[in-house]
Order: sequence, then structure tokens, then C-alpha cells
Amino acid sequence: MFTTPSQTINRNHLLTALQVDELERLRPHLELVQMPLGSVLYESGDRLQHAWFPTTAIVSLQYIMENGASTEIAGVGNEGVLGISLFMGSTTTSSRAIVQTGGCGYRIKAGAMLQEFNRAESLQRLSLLYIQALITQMTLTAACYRHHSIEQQLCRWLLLTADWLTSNELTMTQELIASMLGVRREGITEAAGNLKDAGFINYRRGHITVLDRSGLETLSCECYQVVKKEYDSLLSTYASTRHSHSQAYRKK
Amino acid sequence: MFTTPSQTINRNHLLTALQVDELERLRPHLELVQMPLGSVLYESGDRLQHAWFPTTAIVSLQYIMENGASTEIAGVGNEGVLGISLFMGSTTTSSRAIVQTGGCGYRIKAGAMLQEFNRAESLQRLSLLYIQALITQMTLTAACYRHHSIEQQLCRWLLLTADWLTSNELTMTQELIASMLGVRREGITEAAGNLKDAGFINYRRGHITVLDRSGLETLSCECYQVVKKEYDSLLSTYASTRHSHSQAYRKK
DNA sequence: CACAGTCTGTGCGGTATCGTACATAACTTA
DNA sequence: TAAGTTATGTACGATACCGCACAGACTGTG
Repeated sequence: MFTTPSQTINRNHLLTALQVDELERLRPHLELVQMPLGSVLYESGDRLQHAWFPTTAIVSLQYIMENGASTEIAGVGNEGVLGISLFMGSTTTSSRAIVQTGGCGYRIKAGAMLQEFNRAESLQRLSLLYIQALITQMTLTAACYRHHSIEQQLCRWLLLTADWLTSNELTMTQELIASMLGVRREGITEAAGNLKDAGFINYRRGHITVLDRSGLETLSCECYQVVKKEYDSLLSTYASTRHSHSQAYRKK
Repeated sequence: MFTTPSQTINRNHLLTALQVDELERLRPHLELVQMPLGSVLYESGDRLQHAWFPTTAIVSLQYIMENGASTEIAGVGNEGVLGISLFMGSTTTSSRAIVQTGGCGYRIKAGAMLQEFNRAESLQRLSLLYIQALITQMTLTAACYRHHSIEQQLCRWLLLTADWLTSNELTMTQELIASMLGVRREGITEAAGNLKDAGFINYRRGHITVLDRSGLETLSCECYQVVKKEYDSLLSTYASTRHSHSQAYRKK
């Protein structure tokens, strides 16, 4: 969605958009960590110890109902940050953050994050900007759950995920997708079968390949385009506020 | 939900929780306005000219799909503020804000709001705290749309609305409720009929009376309790950070 | 008071999704 | 290679909700 694959490695767009001096202050606190598939960054109710800036990982924000049913509320890739409630002033969060696609990211301790945020400089400004986009994504997710078919939602989900990955090869079981969309696994099997018959995707046990993005877009609801547009706009705002020397970070 | 009716008049909890000096700075910019039923504070894509702090009004945040179908994403009462994207740094919003229950509120021009927010004092802190609670509400709304029946959602909606009103008398047509929950009007008619048969509510053309809150809670999904708890917690945090002299505002 | 407009009640067939059960296929490990 | 595990395919009745149509009831207005 955002950049070409090669640029994405070890790179989080929010971080790279920071002012140079601010990034230099943060750098000693940023720890490059593995974010393996399925690992839980935080649970509903947890007191956050860190914030995370994904680079190649994709994280799913989910709400878990009392009966254990899950619902994905939003996804976070290398355009964003996890643990926003840290600086929103709340001690806990209502959702679970679980790694949907394994990869890497930067981790920072809660205290350091909060301190920098409260300086009210670019980290704050960019984080708030990001949260606005996140809210848009959540809005569309809710509307999509209400009004669109499983097949449409699957198309939206595949497109968004492929955008985050900047790849057409997803490592993902139908069971997992179903749990994120909050539907039965069989529903995904059927929808995926249709998409395969249409020639828009291909898949084998645990792997999905997007063959025809525009095909998926025609079957998808408007939700994908709206969210994509919001994130594109976010990234271009990042870019326009990026200090000319911020590439110092990339060299690291 | 939050206080007794008499205390609610002309009062917004976020405003009253501000530091005294900050409130004094804001006061000249706060304009008490009518917020009549059905009026649209902003549309999706609008550039915001104001922020609003409801006192007796309730505002519904909705996403409007391309085909005109609507979905309520969250509600805002006298615990919150409308127009958050103003200070999130985005120029526009993705949702529509429409007055669901007529009443009053304070309005403030975008510039004044932004200026005070950027002082990074209590208005910023409280607004972010509020947004965190709003995000929780949006999360639960999405999960509820996915997993719960119309009847459960109606119970949730009635309880939340009654809490905002601090009253058991809602002026509301089934058609309007249906459009907010994004379902058919007939679905609401049927669910409301069940609740009436159970003795939990009563209604006549355009009016609904909640007779048995705990009854509704038993039929409601967990979503109501979770949201209520979040807002209760928000208000108690407001209260604990309120300056002892803030009642100066109430005297106005 | 009559009438128009709006709100609510009801019925009925259609459809998407669910819940369940079980079969088959693809990987993994011994 | 065999066994075990996990992923995917398929089927079928149940059900919640939809779309539509229309009737009846309430309310405000001339």
C-alpha cells in the first residue's frame, strides 16, 4: 500500500517522519525486536509496558468477547504504533493486540515513550494523526460488519493485508482469517473458493496468493478504498512533514 | 449513566473537569447553542469549523455508505466532545455527527479550540482521555454488530441512551433507531415488541419508556456493561483531576 | 372533523450465515 | 513410509435477518 517492498525493511513510517532531534532522543530507547506470528503484545485490561512500531510485522487489534469469540477492529502495520492508550492517559486498553503476520518492529519502554510524547513535538503530532486514521479504519470496519457480505469483507481484508505486506503472498490459514473477521471458518472457505474460481486469488494450505488486485477491488465493498485512501493520505502527510535529514535513521 | 438529571443541565463533564485557569481562558469562546434533533454538526469530509461539548444533547456518530445506508459508530453525550479530528491534526473526518436527542451544548470555534489544545494542558489531557473511551465504545460497537442479535443491540442502545439522558423517557422513533443500528425498521419493531411483552419497556408512537433497566441488562449483550464501565471510569478520572475551584463554571 | 402524513404491526418468501458433522487433502514428525 | 495433526471441502437443516407489501393506528394541520 505504502511503499515498495525494499524500502519497507526495518522501517516504520511514523518513526521516519519524526524530526531529527526527536528521533535522536528516541533512538537509544528503540529496541529492534522480533514479532513472531501469534504473539500477543497486550491483552485487554493489561497495563502497557511498551509501545511498538512495526516495520515488517502486521498486528491485529481484536476484541475478545466473554465467550471467546474474537473480532478484528483494526490492523496496524508499519504506518502506525501500538499501545496508543499509553499516551492517551488510560492505564489499560479494551482490545488485544496479536501479531497477524510475523516480522520485526521497534519496541520502546512505556516511560520513554510517554516522556517524548509529552514534549508535544513531532511524536505527539504524528501519533495523533495516526490515531485519526486508525479511528477511520475502525469506523469502516464496524460499518462493513454491519452491511457487507463475507466475500466482500474477505476481499477488503486481503487487499489491506497485501498492502501492509507490500506482497501478494500471505501466510495465513482460513481459520485465522475467520477468527479475525469473526465468522465461521466454512464461510471463509466458501468465499475463498469463489475468489479462486474467479481467478483473483490462489491458495494452498496456509498460503494465499493475490493474483488480481483489481479483481478483488471490484468484488470488495467501498470500505477498502476508503481506508486505503485514508492511509495514503496519512503517509503523504508524514512525508510532507518529514525533516530533510531524517534519512539518517535509515542508515542505522 | 453519569449523574442525576438536575446536575446535568448546562453541564459538560469534560469542561467542568478543566483546570480553572484553562476554563477561564476558554470561557469567552464557549457559546451555548441549541442542538435540535436531526441537525448535522458535520458531514463526512467536512472541514471542521467548530468543536461541540454537549450538555443535554446526545449526538450520534455515523458512517454513511455510498448507497446511503447508515451505521452508528458511537454516541457522544455530556461526557465528551465532538470534532476531535480538529486537534488530531486531520483536516477532515470520516463520519457524520447528527443530533440524536435534541438539547443544548457549548460550541467553540476551531481556532480557539486548537490553540488551547496545543497548550498541552488539561484540555489536551482530558480530550485524549475521552478519545480513549470513545475508541473503546467504537470497539464494542463493531464487535456487537458482528456477534449479537438485533434485540441485544437494541437493549444496549436503549440503556446507553437512557444513561446519557439520565432519563427513562426517550423521544425516538423505531425508524430512527433502525437507521442508527443499520437494520430494518421492522427488525426494531419486532425486538421492541418482545421487550414490551417482557415488561421491560413501553412505547407509543415516537416515544419509548424504559421500565426495567435490569431486565434490559439481562437481555443485553456484555457490550453495554463494558462501555458503561469505561465511561464510569472516565468520569471518575475526570472527577479526580478536577480542580477544587472548577465549580466557578457551574455558577455561570 | 376530515384528511394527510407518519409511525407501527404483520405476514411471507428469499437469502446469508450459522452450527454441526464428517470427509478429504496437505503437511509434519517419528 | 506410516502415523498423526492440521487445513480445507462439502453438505444440510436451522435461523436470523432482509426486502417487500400492505394494513392499521396515531398525530398534527387545515
